[in-house]
Amino acid sequence: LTDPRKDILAPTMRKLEKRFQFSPEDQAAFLALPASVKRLDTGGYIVREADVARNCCVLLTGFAYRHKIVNGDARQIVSVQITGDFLDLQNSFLGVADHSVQMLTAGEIAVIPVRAVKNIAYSHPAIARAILLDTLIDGSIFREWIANVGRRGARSRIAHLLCEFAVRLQAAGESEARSYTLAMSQDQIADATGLTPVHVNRMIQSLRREGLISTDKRSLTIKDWQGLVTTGDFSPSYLHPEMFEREPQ
Amino acid sequence: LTDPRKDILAPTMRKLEKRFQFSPEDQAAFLALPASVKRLDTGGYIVREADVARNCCVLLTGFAYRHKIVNGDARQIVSVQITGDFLDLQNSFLGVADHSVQMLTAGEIAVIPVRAVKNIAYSHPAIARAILLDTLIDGSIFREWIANVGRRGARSRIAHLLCEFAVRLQAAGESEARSYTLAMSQDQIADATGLTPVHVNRMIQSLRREGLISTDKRSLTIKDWQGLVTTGDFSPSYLHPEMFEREPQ
DNA sequence: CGAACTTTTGACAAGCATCAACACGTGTGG
DNA sequence: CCACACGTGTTGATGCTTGTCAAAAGTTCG
Repeated sequence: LTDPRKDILAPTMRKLEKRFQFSPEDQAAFLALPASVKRLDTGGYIVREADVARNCCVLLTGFAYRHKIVNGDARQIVSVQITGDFLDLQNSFLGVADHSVQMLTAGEIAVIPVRAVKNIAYSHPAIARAILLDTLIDGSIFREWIANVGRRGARSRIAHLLCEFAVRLQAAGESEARSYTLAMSQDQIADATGLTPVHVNRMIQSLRREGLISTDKRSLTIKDWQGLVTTGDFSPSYLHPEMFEREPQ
Repeated sequence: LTDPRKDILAPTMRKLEKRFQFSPEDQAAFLALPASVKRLDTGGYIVREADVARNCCVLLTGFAYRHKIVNGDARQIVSVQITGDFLDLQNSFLGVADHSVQMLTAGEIAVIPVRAVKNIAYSHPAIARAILLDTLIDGSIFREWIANVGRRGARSRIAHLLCEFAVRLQAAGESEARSYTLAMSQDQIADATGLTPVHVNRMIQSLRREGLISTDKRSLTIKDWQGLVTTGDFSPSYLHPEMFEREPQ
């Protein structure tokens, strides 16, 4: 399953470069990280809660999600990762995983030994800073999710989630403006929003009935962006889109 | 209100040293950061959402909380900070604040220009790594809060919050084992747990009735730790207590 | 073409919100 | 020193939002 290739990390480098200018030396060091590619099926585990971290993974293709088990039976999805995202920086640096990471779709990941990531961060300040920024934006999204689950009604929560995906996928160049393939089942949307699958189903029907979205199998089309933004109380600033423009220094 | 002093940051340095060994040079650079002390009353703002960051603040005494406004009227508290915590690393590095930071009690903060923090992180890898670790632990707590608000019932949410405070305050040496001063009003607990104040009141009464806790004004005593842990489904691993022991490298 | 998953439907129950009022303590100004 | 306002905690009655349980219909894939 493990297949070492060349320039595996080139797409990730390009993504980081949207935020930062790297010196040729930084770039070379990053691309020289010892990475191997691993292909995973839907539902494949990348990290299990309580694992001791040996590797640090980057998502190359497909989608993944991070989740925690609550009370032994309930599940809470705490984030969804898209192509190019780091999957487990926290686990790598903190040593022991406080949550699981699992594939939402089939896809490929790059696997890098933790030690190599720590070393490059220690010796290349620009890369350390890129990692920090990535982690901070992650944190910003977490905060918005706390607010989403804590203070919005069911319809609004779902609308918010759909808006977030639309913006993130488009920023990553993974989708058209108002239409994308929703990789999640209603069950998974329920676990991301803190609702039950039955209620999610009813709320999605209601969003459809009011002409905000339409669905066809797993593809979702936003028919009334402004309406969805309003019902979802969505404002993209927490995604820090300004960070996708390169900053001097 | 602004009063420059010497060795303002010494307590913060000591806190960071619990996680890391710093070289004398790192320590000197950190302590030499240009910081001034500012005293704030209860409710005083440290950062307002959408502010452009000029300073980076560390909490020296007292408690603070971070929150977002949802839908124009509701408020969601996304974290509570205790003595020694960085208050707005995210704002400093991301440039524009995605949430507000406000004092829970009266207290003092150290104010450091953003540029100085960025510079020291860039030139001192050990400090950059300490900042990254702090940010990652923050993120871990956010994830647990998403799970708390998303998948636990009202009693359980509140019990979980009370357990978290107990552990964090004790780790910071701010409280006795099973008793501490709860700086939050029931209104604020409601905003942290995504409930209404009325319901929080009833649930706290129920925790008291079952002999799990007792309260006297703002002081809280945990009378049955194991019971509170069980109803709160609490497990401290997400606080990464292992990080409070110094790690080599 | 059947097994396993996902979406949908309905009836019903429960948890939490809402509204409104009252009690209590603390600080402030007359 | 009392009167009063203000923040906080408490109580009760009522109803909406969301959960629960159970089953059917549609979809995907070997």
